[in-house]
Amino acid sequence: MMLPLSFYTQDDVLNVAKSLLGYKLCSLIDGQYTSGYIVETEAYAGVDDMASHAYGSRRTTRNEAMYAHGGIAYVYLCYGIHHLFNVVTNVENTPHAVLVRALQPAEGIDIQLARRKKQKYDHTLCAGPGSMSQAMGITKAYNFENLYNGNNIWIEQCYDLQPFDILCSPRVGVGYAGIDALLPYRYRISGNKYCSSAK
DNA sequence: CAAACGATTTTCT
DNA sequence: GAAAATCGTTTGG
Repeated sequence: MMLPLSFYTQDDVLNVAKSLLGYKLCSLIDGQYTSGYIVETEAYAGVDDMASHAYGSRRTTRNEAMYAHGGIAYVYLCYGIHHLFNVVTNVENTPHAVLVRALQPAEGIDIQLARRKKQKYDHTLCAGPGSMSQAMGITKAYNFENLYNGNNIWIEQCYDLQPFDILCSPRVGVGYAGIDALLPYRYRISGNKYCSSAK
């Protein structure tokens, strides 16, 4: 079933990031249904996290969605090329978010291949936040998208995957974040080959 | 208004 | 392993 608002508004963003592993991210975009199991996430813990866009209460047009209440999407363009999909958590004006970094493709794989302009299905189809968004059809047009009562993007609680261990490690690409770059806020399903490559 | 940069990916050597 | 691709956002003059 689709995750309810109460899941997203819970207080601990680290717990949300861990809980999302194994759940199914679904999109119905341009009339095309695709989905995949979430196998890798990163938590961004608001105003005290130097790696977060909201560090020091920084509030701009780009990161405005982080300040909304939990349960909506924060999508922004990175390196001019990649659309990165985040799940906003916690309550209004507490800018916590979870970056979805990789999926194990589930349904609509032919559609995902076409969006990625790939010929063959392999473990890289949804490995990495940019690739994952592209395969699911997610762009920054879906910034502020409602996820708990949404028509285009939503997440379903499910137990389709075998029981798994969670691997914690430092986040990717946040070397500028000083001491906070060392925080183990990246979570992966142990041994899952669909995860993005580590740095 | 100009300049620098980034929560990345792909390709080339 | 190194570097290019590529552009909206942010910052500084």
